[in-house]
Amino acid sequence: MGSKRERILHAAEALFAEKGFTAATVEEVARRAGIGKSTVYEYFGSKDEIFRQTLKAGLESYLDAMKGRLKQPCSVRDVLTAIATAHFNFVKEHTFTARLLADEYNDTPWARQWLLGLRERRIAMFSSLIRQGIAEGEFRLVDPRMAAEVLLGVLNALCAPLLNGKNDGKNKDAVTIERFHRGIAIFFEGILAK
Amino acid sequence: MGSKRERILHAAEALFAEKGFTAATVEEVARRAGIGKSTVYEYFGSKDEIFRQTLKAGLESYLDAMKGRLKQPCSVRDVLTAIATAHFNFVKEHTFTARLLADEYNDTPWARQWLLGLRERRIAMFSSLIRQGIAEGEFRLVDPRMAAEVLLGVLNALCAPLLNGKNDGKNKDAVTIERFHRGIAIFFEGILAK
Amino acid sequence: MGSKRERILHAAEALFAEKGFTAATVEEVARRAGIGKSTVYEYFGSKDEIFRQTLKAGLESYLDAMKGRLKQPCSVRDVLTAIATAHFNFVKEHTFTARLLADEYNDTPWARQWLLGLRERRIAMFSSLIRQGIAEGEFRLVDPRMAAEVLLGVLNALCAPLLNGKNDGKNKDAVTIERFHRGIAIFFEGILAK
Amino acid sequence: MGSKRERILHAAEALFAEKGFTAATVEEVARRAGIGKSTVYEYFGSKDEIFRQTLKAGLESYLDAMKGRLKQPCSVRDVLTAIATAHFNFVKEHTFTARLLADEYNDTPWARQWLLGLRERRIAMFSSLIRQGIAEGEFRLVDPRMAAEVLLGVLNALCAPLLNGKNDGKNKDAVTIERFHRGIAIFFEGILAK
DNA sequence: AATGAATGAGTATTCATTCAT
DNA sequence: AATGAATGAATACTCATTCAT
Repeated sequence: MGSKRERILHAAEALFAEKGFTAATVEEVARRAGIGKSTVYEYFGSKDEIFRQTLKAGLESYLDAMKGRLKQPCSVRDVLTAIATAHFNFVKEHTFTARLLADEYNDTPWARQWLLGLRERRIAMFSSLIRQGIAEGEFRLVDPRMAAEVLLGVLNALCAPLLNGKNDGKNKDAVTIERFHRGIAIFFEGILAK
Repeated sequence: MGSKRERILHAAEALFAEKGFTAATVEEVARRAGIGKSTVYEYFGSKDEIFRQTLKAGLESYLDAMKGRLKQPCSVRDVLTAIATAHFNFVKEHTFTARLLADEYNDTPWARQWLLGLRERRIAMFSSLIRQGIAEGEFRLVDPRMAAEVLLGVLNALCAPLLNGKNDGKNKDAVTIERFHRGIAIFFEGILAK
Repeated sequence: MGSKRERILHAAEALFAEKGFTAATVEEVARRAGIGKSTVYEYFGSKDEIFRQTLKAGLESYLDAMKGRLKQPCSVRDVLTAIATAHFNFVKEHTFTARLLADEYNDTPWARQWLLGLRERRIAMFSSLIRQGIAEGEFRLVDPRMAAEVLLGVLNALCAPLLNGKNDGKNKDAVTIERFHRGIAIFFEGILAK
Repeated sequence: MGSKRERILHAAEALFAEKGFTAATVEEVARRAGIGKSTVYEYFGSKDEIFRQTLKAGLESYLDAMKGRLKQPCSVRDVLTAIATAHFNFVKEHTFTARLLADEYNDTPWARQWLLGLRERRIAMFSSLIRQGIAEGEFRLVDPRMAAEVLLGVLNALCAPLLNGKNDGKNKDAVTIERFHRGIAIFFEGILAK
């Protein structure tokens, strides 16, 4: 089900997340996609290209998940919470993609650049909102970019248990959305005015 | 300078941090250490063994950096700040090791376990202190483990710019200890009593 | 000509017979088979596997050569002579395989076990026939198994000159089937009744 | 005990017999001799040289064992029996050397030549005696060289069980000198006059 | 004389990629 | 469009041999 191209991307996403770029092999991607090895090359010019497209798809799917959460007629905290929640749900549903997009990807330098770019975009989005919150008197006066970085770190930390080993079910179950919200509440308490 | 064994570990540390375990080659480790390829095998039985020892050395050097910061006669916040500062300094001085120890290492499953273990130890240390802070009325009532995870995320986020590309000097210079302290201040504001 | 798999087995058979298992290299097997080195691994999982299959093929081809010589309506001596002749012809036509199957193969312990097994089967076949010959009064009363071992030794000794160096043509030409028969005649004279 | 040189030869003899020339390593020879790896090179110029000397020592020790058995004032059969007995005892006491000297050594072409030389000397010795036995009317008229080959094969076959695996004690115990004598008796019955 | 340390040349094996069908 | 077959280039690891002490 799904076009061959999609099946390849799916298989690649899972495999790259499990083993990293170098340790993953085109042969296993093909096997998991249920097609012949050389067919992969009908759709992608190289292993690098597969990885690039995998990241791109993951990125798009991530940004899609964020869309529409921004300009809502409510407090900045609510907007940020909505975004954070979207992040949480994305990680829960697309664990593999989430791992691929995790900040630290120790492999293939060019991929790191790509990912750093995404990080910058997220920070920009956050800091813009935080700046607005400060202007509107909702948050106290902090360095918006720095606060944005902190928020990103908090999101990653709270989602981290979701990213490890399929079998570690216990840990995962403990990671509820309520706990997640209590976690980011610490951040908001830290920057709210007064 | 330095024993051969140390030179190998140094070269390996840098290379693993740059390329990840799989993409790094024993030959390049040897080249960087300024020795013949097979000499590496006089000191380490296999590439895996090199990696294991690299992690072990990094871990020890990290834990050493934390030592003596714990039982000081002052507020819990001060203790946590001291630990955080030690973390910051460690990352600044041992950038490569720090990257190796970064929470997400997408390669070699057994290494991931090792690193998750370290993460747990750090969370345990943090949450124990936070629990104490709550008991002493310094912090408000929060889930200590959750708060510990948040703190860890904050530390990682604030140190992240130090971990990327040697050439990106501009970003690094912007990461001062003062900024770092202002960053974790957000966390403390979020959990202080009142 | 011949499937790739067969060409590899052929090349391997010759090379193993010439140099032994350890000294033979996969690269040379491939070169002799006229294919790329890695193509070998499309057909066999490892060097060990190549060797195993080579032995298996040699064994089968040897046992095939023996088939149909057993239950003939004539004297046991004639049956044994027929078998011995088949052995002789096999050695002459499949010199390399014959060397592989020679009793003493100083390399790779597990191969030795395999070959000892073959030796046992041959001895069992011989001693069974000899026992029959004794029962029928054709041979005198000797330990059948011991006599079987002796016969095997005689066969090997008489075929030995065929097994060495391709260039030593002179010696080989001297080894005729008539000489071979005169040789085993000594054995028969030694065990015939009266 | 014994000079270093002797200890090396001893260790090498055992190792070559176990694994064959190529699979044996200089390092293990040194380890078994209880000396440093490079010390081996103080006594032997190369691995090949060690092998050559090992064979030479084995050969000498074998020929020594045969000495004095030749010109005795009795029947040729008795002389041959004495030689055969010496062979049997040698194999029993110097199993490793015996394996090295076994007719088929599938490794290192130049060694094969050496061993073929030994084979020729033994055949020459046997056939000379057999010729004498024929001249004296003790044996019937057979091709002396061929008979010599047959005798050699019989000796090897009867000693073969002694050459395999240290642990296979059962088989070895079954190989008594009496059984051995009954075995060669078959040969003698085959060539005795009348 | 003895050896620990060092290494270059090799060896089995893997894998991204190409090509004929 | 799809793929089985083929392979060159790489890579971890081994080992005979050298050399400084």
